[in-house]
Amino acid sequence: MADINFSTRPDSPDSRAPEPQAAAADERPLRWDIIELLFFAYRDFVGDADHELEAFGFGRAHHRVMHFVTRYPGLKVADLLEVLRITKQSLGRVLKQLLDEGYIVQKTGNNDRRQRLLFATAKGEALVAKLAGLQTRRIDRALEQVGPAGADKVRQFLRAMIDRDDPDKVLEAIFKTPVTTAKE
Amino acid sequence: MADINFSTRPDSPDSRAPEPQAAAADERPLRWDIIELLFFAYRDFVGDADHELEAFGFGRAHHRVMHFVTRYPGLKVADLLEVLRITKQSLGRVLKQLLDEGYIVQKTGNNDRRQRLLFATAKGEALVAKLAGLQTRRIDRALEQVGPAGADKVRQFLRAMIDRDDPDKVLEAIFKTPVTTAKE
DNA sequence: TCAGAAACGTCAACATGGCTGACATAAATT
DNA sequence: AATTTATGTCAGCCATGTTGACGTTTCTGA
Repeated sequence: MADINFSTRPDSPDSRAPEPQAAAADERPLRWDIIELLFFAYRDFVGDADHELEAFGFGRAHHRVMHFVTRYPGLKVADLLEVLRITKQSLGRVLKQLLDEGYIVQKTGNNDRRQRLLFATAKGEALVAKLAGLQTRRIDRALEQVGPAGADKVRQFLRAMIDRDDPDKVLEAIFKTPVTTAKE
Repeated sequence: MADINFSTRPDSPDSRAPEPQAAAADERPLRWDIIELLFFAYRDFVGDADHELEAFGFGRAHHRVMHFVTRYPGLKVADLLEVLRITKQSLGRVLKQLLDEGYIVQKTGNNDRRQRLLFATAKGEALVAKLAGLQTRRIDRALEQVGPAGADKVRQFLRAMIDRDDPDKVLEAIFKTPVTTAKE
């Protein structure tokens, strides 16, 4: 307890900037509020799943793989690498576990027999649905605060935050659907 | 190239769920769209900073510490631990580097001499401002898509996504300020 | 006043999940 | 037949999280 010396900058530790650091040219106000809100919102958002994943002995890496394989059945290994932006070796590690434990199955490509198409098993789908349920509860609560029109604004904002140059297949699919689901 | 066997579930790999998995009781629609938008938006959002940090030999952990120390001068070590939700040992590692390289300075607490209050140096503030500038550019672009009213909806949404039980000091400060900055 | 608690630092060891480089195999392509 | 592509895998490194233990300084309460 005692004192809350918080944000009460004491007798300046003398090594701090006396002047605004040369370039006063780029005087755009910084979006401190949104930056911090994104940090905390995302932290708690993924925290929902993290907690549950421990019970399965999985981590975030497993969740990401399971999520996209479940949502986009038939995803190739190469597709997954693009979406997750990790290396083959990193993916291999978690993918192997998910295959071994029966959360995902592979199927040789029909047209190109080199490909391994990935599919979630019932067990895998159940896990993803459970985790998505937790996150949905949080999202629903938050969307209630802004109403149906606000929800579309949120979707528009999030879409605009994403890089559009050279999108992977999953992103293409996401941007193909219109933003207004508008049936709330 | 060749075929895009994407999302065209082939002759079902037979281990997939035939039925919707018992409990049809919790039939809330899942927010797949928001879940995925958050994933991609946050990935690209932090990606802005990640790239720049490499040039300094720092990682995300350093960025997080620098950010909160800069934004909330005089933060105690214990405060930082609460905000970042990491252990003393993890924090110690990156904090030591930032102190050694002159991005942060410590000052013994006035009231309680056990405390080490943290302050960013000019060098540290410059780094944080540079990174925030990159992220601000992305945020500005995205907020333009939704207008001033939409921006407030976005802020409301993000705030509502954050856990409010037992908030740390930084969160208290954030939630103390009203949502409507409304001067865009 | 003095015992205990609090704030902080640190050592050692370990886990997860990124990374690079190298190499192998099967299948497609040219 | 030679090459390229899609995938898998081995070995090792790095960043950043973890637990457990222990030491010092300083504050606090009986």
